[in-house]
Amino acid sequence: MLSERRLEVLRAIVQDYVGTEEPVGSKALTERHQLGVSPATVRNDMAVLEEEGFIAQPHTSAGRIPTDKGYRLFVDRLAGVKPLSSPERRAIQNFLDGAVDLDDVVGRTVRLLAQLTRQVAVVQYPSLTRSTVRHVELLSLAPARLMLVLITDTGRVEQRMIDCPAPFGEASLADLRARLNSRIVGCRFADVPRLVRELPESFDSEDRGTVSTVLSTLLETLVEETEERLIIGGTSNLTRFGHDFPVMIRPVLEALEEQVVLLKLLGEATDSGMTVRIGHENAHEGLNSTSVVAVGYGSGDEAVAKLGVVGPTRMDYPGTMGAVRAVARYVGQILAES
Amino acid sequence: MLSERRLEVLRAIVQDYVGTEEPVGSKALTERHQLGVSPATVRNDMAVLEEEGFIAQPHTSAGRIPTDKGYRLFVDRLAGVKPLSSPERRAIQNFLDGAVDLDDVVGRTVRLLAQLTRQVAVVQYPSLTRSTVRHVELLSLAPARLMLVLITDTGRVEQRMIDCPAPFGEASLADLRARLNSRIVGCRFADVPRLVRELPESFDSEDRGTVSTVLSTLLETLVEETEERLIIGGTSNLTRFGHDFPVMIRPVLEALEEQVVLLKLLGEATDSGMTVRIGHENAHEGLNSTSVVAVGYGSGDEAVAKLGVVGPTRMDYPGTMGAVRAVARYVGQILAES
DNA sequence: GGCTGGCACTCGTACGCACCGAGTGCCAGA
DNA sequence: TCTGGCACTCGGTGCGTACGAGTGCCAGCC
Repeated sequence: MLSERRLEVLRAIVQDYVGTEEPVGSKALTERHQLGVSPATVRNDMAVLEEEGFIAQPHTSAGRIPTDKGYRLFVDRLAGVKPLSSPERRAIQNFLDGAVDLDDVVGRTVRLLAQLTRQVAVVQYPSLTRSTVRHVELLSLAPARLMLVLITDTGRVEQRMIDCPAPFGEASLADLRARLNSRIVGCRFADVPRLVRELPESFDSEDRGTVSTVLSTLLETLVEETEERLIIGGTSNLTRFGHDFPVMIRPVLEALEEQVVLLKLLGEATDSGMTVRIGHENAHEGLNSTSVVAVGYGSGDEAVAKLGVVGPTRMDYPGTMGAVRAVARYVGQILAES
Repeated sequence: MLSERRLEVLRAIVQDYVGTEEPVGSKALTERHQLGVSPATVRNDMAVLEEEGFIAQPHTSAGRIPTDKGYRLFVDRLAGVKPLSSPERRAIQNFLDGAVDLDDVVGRTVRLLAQLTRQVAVVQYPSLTRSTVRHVELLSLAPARLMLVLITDTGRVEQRMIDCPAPFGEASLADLRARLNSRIVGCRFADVPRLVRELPESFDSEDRGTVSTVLSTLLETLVEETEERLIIGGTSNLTRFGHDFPVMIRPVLEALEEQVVLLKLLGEATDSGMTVRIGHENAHEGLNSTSVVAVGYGSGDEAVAKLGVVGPTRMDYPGTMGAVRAVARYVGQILAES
């Protein structure tokens, strides 16, 4: 087990390295932190920390930099979550309060998060799986062409065109619409398939085909839209990556363009509480030199989606975690109000 | 006026520079192109071209590189638009044909364009101003809460919540819905305000307030949504910028994040035909070292939106223009079909 | 008059080399 | 267990030199 002082040394190394981007040596450490011991002692501690794999030297006769494992220990045991200052809190609230609809909320959130953390922000749209149905509408656009509109409690709207196998009368349409709504409004998406299963049987045989088509489109929409959309922002912050940024930035930009990758990334985050993935802990190779801080947010107590930031492993973890958590909370509040 | 041969020299310089990213000297030029004259002659021509401002030397005793003015001349007089190969055409068609809805079309288009040109692609969503109304729907979500859904001929769907000043009966709702649709379906958005102006007067006084509210929301939607959305892709291609890319990339990423800037950029493109803006011809400072190739696309003969790419001034103009034009055409076809 | 070969000149880049200094590991002593 | 001292390592920097691509200019040729 590492002694208290050695942990303190590790904390100091992480803090200095994050601040300066330069390998940090024993002398500089004792000067900038009140460790109460001499550089030589620190050197011994460093040797131990290096042996344990928490820090490394880029080359002999250079200072040490934290490894992924070092950051992990720092995050888990040495660093808290830094709360935001109250001006920051007020700024967040003001900025988010101006949003007019869901798109706007998500758009503002991603900009806000990028600005606060000065890193790349990723925000997932509220998921349909845990949402409930607020309304279903069926419109007749042409004799054999319908439009299905689905409205969720998070304010999201999905629409689909449906080509019917046979013309569908206004009366049948109104009937189907009414029955659909009475059955599934207020229900969770996950429960919908069960609730509508026997609906076609209560219609005339000539309409049954159309009703089935409508229902399967509805179910498809639910499934398809479970594949989440997300938006990213603040990519220009990638230029802050550091001196070796030209080689790092390419794979990161590529990874960010693959929505699938990002969704998986966010998906891996635990549902409640904040998840921090550091360097090689990220499955995707392009993100091996980045850390991802993600957290769920939602209108109630349950998370309906996730948001987070992607930045260099050398990031200010307490500050970033504080900003991510605060933004998630406020977004949750906004969603609950609307 | 520049002689034929001098133009030929300029063309050769542009082509070589685009290929190698290195300043090109007189000897290399004569070796790689059949100019039929000696390096010394080429040097004289180069001196003239430099005096006229078409090329420049990064420093004495280095080769020449084209200036913005040089590229301009190249694009205007020396280069055609390179048609795509037929495998490429087929690939485009196959890729776009798989799209299921408007979002998908736009998403595929931006990916396709980024891949073909290996540059940053920008695609604007079809504009509402020139679209026509396919259907308007009004749903009653609660006694005094309506939802307005607007469907355009380009497949775009907009929805808005409306809080009514007074409860609105089902009958009135159906009446309003029917009248609205009979008046404006098939009309251009620009004509809608005129067509609905006197609608409230034909309703009972108790409903008149709600009808007015609905109409003003409708008109607002038309105006608001004229502010266009767009999506970008292929940002990782920015890493292809060249050796000085770390300094260039930052302002470009920032400019790309400002949708306003991009929209203005596309807006400046002429409505028909392709627009090429080279280097400092771009008003936005961050894009002074980039060129923008943009073109309108649409379902009919008229452009409903624009698309294009952003890349280094040192780009393959004929190839890029060819790809942009081809993609715009195919997207137009897809939109016309749906 | 325009093109060409020759020639001196420029200047950025690569290379070798010495020096500096931050940082280390180790050890003897408190 | 901590500390001060000491020799050592090695990357970064600055300087001088050599190299070579590329130029501009000029005299001569077609």
